[in-house]
Amino acid sequence: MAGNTLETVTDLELRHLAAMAAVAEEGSFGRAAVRLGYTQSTVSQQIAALERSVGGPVFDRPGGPRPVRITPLGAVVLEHGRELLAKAAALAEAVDRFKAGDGRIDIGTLQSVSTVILPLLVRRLRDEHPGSDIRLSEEEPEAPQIGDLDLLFYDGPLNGDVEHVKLLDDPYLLVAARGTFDEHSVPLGWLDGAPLVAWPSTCDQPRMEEAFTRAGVNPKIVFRTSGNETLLSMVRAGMGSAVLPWLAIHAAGVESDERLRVHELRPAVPARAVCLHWRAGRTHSPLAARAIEIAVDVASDLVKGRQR
Amino acid sequence: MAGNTLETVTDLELRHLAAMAAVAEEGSFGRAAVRLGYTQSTVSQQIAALERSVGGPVFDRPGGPRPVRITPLGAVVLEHGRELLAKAAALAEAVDRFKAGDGRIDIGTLQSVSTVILPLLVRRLRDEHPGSDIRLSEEEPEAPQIGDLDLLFYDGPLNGDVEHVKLLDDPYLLVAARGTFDEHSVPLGWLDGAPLVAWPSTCDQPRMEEAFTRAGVNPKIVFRTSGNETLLSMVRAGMGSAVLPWLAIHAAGVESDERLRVHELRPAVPARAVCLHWRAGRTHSPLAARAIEIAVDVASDLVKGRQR
DNA sequence: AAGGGCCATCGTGAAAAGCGATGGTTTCCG
DNA sequence: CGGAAACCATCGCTTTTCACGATGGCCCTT
Repeated sequence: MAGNTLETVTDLELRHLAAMAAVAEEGSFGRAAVRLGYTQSTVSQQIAALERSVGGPVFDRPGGPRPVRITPLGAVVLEHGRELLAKAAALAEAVDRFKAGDGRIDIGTLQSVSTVILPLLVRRLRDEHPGSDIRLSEEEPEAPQIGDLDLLFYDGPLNGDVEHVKLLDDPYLLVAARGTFDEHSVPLGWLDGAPLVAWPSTCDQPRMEEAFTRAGVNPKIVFRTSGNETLLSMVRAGMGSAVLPWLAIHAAGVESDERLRVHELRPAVPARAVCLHWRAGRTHSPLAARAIEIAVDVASDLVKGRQR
Repeated sequence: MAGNTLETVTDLELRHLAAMAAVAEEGSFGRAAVRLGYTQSTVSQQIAALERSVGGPVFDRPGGPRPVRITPLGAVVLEHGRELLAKAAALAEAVDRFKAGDGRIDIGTLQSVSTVILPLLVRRLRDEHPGSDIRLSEEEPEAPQIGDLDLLFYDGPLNGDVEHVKLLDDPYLLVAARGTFDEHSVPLGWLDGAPLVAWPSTCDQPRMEEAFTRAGVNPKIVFRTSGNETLLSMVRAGMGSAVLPWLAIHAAGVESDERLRVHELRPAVPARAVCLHWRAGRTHSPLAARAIEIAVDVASDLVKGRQR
């Protein structure tokens, strides 16, 4: 048997295999060349190169107008070559699908951070990319990690190499049982020593409470829970008031609750910043990039709705 | 998303995918280069070319000593790329196995042509290449066709584009019931009008009988069958003699049969030529090439054994 | 603030791809 | 039995690509 054996896998060229497949199907170098957009001599050289790679002829050339015939070696090469080309086509298609925006995205969130934005985001993302695989995971509030998440909703600073975009400033408002305060705007000092129900000390909560302390106002936290409904039930029951971000209040429909009333605080407690984080330097998938755009858009709409 | 999309499957290069896999595993362009036997700058350009092909970055380069990380697009490409490389490796292995001699071979024969050579050939071929797929098929005697056979045993000329090698001259001998003729050497003329049992008029049989006619000798064919055992039973039963090629006589063990005797004919009937045929211009698989060698060798041994 | 690890880029020489033209071979058809 | 036609191999030639070594910028560490 003439020729050297295949040394490395990478000596093969997909171009040559494609040429071979075309020749095998057309039965002629010339027609294969036309199909491939090459010259006959080019195809001839491509096959010659392939034969050099595999170390033997892959076609018998009978000469004259008779079609070329594949050799036994050629049959072996062609059989595998077709699979190879199919795999390559699959790769190309996967890349195209990816770039069209389909694919997988992992979004992390924390309870209480994005009960409003995230559903809206998911709704729009699913509408735009029905074939996509959108995965949500709830992080531990004590130690939120980017991990392998593409995106993470969080309202505070994160350690690690993280970049973020601020979606909105979410101002803290006072929720009290109707009748507790007459004025719409309540001086901060009135809460000194007042009973409050509150979220656990995670996320932005410590920072917010610290703002009270710095103002010399020390409410009495009589109950902590991360369950918003429970919290508001406590407020309704007169156990105390609650200082909550607008998003949470809005999501719970407090404005339309006859037994509750929303007050502004004077001066206002610095709003929490609801942000969307991702690992620094990470190239986003089109889906992730689009998700960020949508999130910003949704947040912007929410702010507008709040101001009305 | 930056960059054009993949235009053709063949724009991909296995070399680039291999480089990508190495980089992904090593976490560094430089170490991947060492592994692949390239320069760092070469790997850098290979990845750049790959990124041009797929239309976007496949690695994030954080800079400094931190390892490069694959992008979502890169993950898509790598996943398929590994499969592609595996297929390519499978192709290379298949080619190697082929060239080592394994593979498939289709051998055709006709009853009565190669009852001795073929079993010996198959035995030796199987011993040399246990992994091979040796297929035998019996052809119709009336119209033996090469078809897609790699090799065909036949003792006459074939129409079509066929090449062949002569394995041996198989001389015709007379088999008679012991006592029919006293001499070892029997004059041809004695068979004029004598009862003969014979093979059907296929393969070389017509040519052989024509030789009788040309010599002015016209035996009386009293029975025709292609079954050698039946034929010899008829001879033993005294129904007539038989003119058979040596190979058939030898295969049936006539020499050691007390009730039969083998005679030479004087002058000898021109021997039949047992040949091995294949489609003209066909490039043989290593297995087929070896099969031809073995067949020639086996035939040569048989001739030597016959002369002893 | 300096140093080291890491990748991108540039310029260069060698190799290869692709093209057009030419030549040899085989078959078909008067 | 020639001549035309179909077909593939080969030869220069140009353009592109490949791989290299050297250089420079970036980022982290010390």
